[in-house]
Amino acid sequence: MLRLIPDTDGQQADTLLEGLNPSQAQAVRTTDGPVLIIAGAGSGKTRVLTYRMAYLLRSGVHPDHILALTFTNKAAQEMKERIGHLVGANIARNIWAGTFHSIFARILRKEADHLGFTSSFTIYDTDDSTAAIKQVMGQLGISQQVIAPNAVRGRISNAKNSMMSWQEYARNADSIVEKQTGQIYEEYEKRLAQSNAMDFDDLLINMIRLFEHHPQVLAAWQQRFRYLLVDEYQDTNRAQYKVVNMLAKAHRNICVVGDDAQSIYRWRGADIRNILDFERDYSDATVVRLEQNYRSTKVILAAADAVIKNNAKQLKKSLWTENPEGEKITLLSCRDDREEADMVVRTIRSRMDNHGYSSRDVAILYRTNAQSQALEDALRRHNMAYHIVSGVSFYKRKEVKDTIAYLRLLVNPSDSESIIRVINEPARGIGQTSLERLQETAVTSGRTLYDVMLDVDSVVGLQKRIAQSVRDFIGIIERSRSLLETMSPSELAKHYIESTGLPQMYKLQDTDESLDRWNNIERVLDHLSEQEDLDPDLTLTTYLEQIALVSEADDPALGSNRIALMTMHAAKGLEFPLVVIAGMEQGLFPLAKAEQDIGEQEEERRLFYVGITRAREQLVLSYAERRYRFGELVFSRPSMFLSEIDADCFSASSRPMRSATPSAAPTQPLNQQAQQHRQQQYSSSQRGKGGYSSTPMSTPRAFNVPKPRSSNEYSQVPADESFSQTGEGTTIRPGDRVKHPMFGVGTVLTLSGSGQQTKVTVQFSNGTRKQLVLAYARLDVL
DNA sequence: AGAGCGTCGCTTTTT
DNA sequence: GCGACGCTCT
Repeated sequence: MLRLIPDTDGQQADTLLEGLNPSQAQAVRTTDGPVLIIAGAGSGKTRVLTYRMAYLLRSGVHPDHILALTFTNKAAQEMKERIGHLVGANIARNIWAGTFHSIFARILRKEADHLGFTSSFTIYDTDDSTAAIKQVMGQLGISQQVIAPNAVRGRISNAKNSMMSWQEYARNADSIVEKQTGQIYEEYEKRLAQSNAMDFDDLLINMIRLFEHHPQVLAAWQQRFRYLLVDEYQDTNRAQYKVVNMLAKAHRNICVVGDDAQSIYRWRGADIRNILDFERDYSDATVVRLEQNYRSTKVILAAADAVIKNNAKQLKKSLWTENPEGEKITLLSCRDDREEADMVVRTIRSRMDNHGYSSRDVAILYRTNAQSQALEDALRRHNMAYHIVSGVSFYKRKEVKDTIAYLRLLVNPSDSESIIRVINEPARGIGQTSLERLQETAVTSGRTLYDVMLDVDSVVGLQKRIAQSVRDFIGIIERSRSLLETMSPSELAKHYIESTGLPQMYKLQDTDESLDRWNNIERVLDHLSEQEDLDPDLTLTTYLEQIALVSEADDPALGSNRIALMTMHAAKGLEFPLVVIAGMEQGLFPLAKAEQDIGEQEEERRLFYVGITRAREQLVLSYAERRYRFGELVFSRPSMFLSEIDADCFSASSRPMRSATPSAAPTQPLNQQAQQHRQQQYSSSQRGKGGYSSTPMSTPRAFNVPKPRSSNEYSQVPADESFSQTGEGTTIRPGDRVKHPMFGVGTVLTLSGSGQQTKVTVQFSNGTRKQLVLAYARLDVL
């Protein structure tokens, strides 16, 4: 082992091994050379990773020499936090641990000049990329009707992920569409370069370019990162694989962790070969299998195992647990999506009441984001506190994007996409025609749009009045640019955004919607100063990078006591005592697209596996016989995945969901129905087909519901009566301190109305006073 | 240039 | 069922 500090604390490092099982200890202890850790769900992977890093540190490895790459910000954050607990926050802070994209962005900023970028290059998200592609298509005269810009973006992204340049792409193009895509790809690349911007894929590709063309740069980073750790290795794509292996080449201390059964990002270019072939890449690799599950009950594991074993391709491993048998799985059979949502919420409610779960112990998972709508409605109807883990929405709002575009221009005026976005927002009289004139001039003179605008007199055929508008617009940016060095980012941003007139525009419109938008702008600025308080070295560039690469950026909901709603993709790496998976239907989960394609189907199945294994104690599955999709009512059969789970895993209690059931099969006792239903499932799985041959409407509505005690909740008791409280059963009273996600902290002044209509008046500390409908306002009592 | 109306595509998942 | 976008009219 490479020791930088003469050791006296080797012993101290070994104390970390206490309390780990033998495989875990081996994974922690084997610090040198290549290591592959195959970590089953719930096998203590994060623990092993953090202990391993702590072990390295305690063995005298300098924090600077460790690099940990994760897939999500969430994972990186958790890792840092937990290392902090083990070795102290100020040591942990120095470790480079982050997502591929953020770590690479950081490196690329330092090395930008090698690639012809400046260190304040802009990072384009998918929307920005699409916008740029539209511009390019317009420029090339390719109709957006014929080729969808979004599809082009996807194709270009795929090409980049498999490291195919536009030259190669064009060379291999057969069809007209591919040839045109090749052209667009080329122009798009040029446009990005001229805009001093990189898209998500470029953050990976440019790392490869950098290392290939500048061996001395690679050598320096290899010297720096002597211990590499890669989480979720099964989800890496070819480009990520390449960078990691280039970095690892010098010291070969590379430790990758993954679980092929949880590979769910194939669609994004993840290449499962990366993990399957690790032993081929490093023939001297130590392979450690973590197979003991500490998270879930036996029932849940059995269900997960039964599901995943239908996949042909997987590494062998057998997960086991010493945990108790646990409660059986509940299946909720519902008429439609609205009823499903209602039943899901009622079931959660009763579990909370009977098992002492609080809101933070519960997660509702689904396949598509669109499903959250019905569930949210139901949660609101029942006055239960929830939060959606997805986050993107805030940063997708127009006013927020505009604000960010303005900020980007401050640090990177070459960013033409941002100029186009905000040049006429608020209206400055610079419309389509004038913009085109400016762009033409830029193209013909080979200058950036911004440079052309700085020298607006050189543009021919521009109205005088409009030229003046351009000068004014440029003036706003230039004035604030000159203050970049002297003011703090948050102060500068505040004045600058004010000077653009954007917030005033919304404030003057004075409608509910426009005030909302105004508020969102303030939120961005507040967030910036918050981040600045956390990190005094924060620059505008790093802030912008942060929000470009963070999906669920605003996470004040983290740690708050609320039911979590999210896609199964977003749930990876998390765990909850009670998990509900909604929408277990053919065509939705698995998606229709996957029904034909075995590869896709296996990926869906892995996703289901991920979903199931998020549950610690209780699992509830639900499906609806019909639901609204694309605004249309669609009928569907229960998911084939349901029939892959052993009948024994499901709850035998056979109480019907509602009194209406007998009409479905009036002559049969209910428990026989359940029996029959399960047999049907079983035999259908034998046949290897979807099963559920009965028409949707006559599917026996059986085996359900946890406790007999709660039965009347499912009969005809008016829905809302019993739950007319705020979430978690807390009651709000005047004088209470509360927190609102948008308006911040405040004090409750008055309460009026009752039930659903309860309104609260809150005096917020930012001076505003608001009347809010309790059921809708997401207030946390402090 | 901007408002108003109609069409279209969207819903798979994320950095 | 919604939002983004494009077309037309003013």
